[in-house]
Amino acid sequence: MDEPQALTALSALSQETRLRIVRLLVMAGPGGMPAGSIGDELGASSSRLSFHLTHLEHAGLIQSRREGRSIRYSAAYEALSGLIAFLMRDCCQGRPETCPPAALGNI
Amino acid sequence: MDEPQALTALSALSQETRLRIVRLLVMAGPGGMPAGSIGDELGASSSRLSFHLTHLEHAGLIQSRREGRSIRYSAAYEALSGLIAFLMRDCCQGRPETCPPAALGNI
DNA sequence: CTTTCATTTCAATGTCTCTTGAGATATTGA
DNA sequence: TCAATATCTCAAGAGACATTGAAATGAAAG
Repeated sequence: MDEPQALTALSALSQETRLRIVRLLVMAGPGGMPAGSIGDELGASSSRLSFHLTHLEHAGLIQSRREGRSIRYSAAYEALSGLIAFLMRDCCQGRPETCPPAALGNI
Repeated sequence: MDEPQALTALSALSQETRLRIVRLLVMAGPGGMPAGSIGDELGASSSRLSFHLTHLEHAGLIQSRREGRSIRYSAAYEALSGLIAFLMRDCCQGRPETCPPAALGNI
């Protein structure tokens, strides 16, 4: 993950509906959920939901596959962990003894 | 960290200058950096830098303390790890056997 | 106390983003 | 094929955000 990718991912996540979609899919696990179920859960109109799902997929945070009539979306776990790694990269210039996040141990 | 806090933090991070500031401070370690040095490093004007530093501080991602003539900023590591924990909370409904991020092990 | 340095405030401008509603597209089953 | 279901596309309007440059504030040093 490089800076432009991280910015795209963070922009995508910094919106209420999209953050809820991603968290829903993270909780759902690798199997994901059909678009319709996501919309029901979030109370979003079909066009609004489609707009945000497309946005998230372009950002690489989710992926989709057609399944019969509906389309099933799932979290892109590697992109999420890549984003997290990017945020903490080179933390404290590699000196773990003065590195608070390592000491906190709750990442 | 709750959803409104996470949204505030993600919005703050989803901007090039602010993401660079945070990464610079994460790399700098707990000691942080004076505002002027951050501006020099990023090539940002004083008003632009001040705008983004204020934004980040309001979002809880950085903190400041006066030091002589200048103001020293440092990363709020707890807020960052809290944000990361929020993103991955309840991952895969707590079933680690089907949990890709746990398997990837690179968070 | 005055000068100097560091940072902040302010208003104006241009740009980007979200939502809405109507219509289009694709897939399945009768 | 026809109808039903599920999702996507599009354009327009309202709102939010980043940048700029000039001026103002605040703290510290001489």
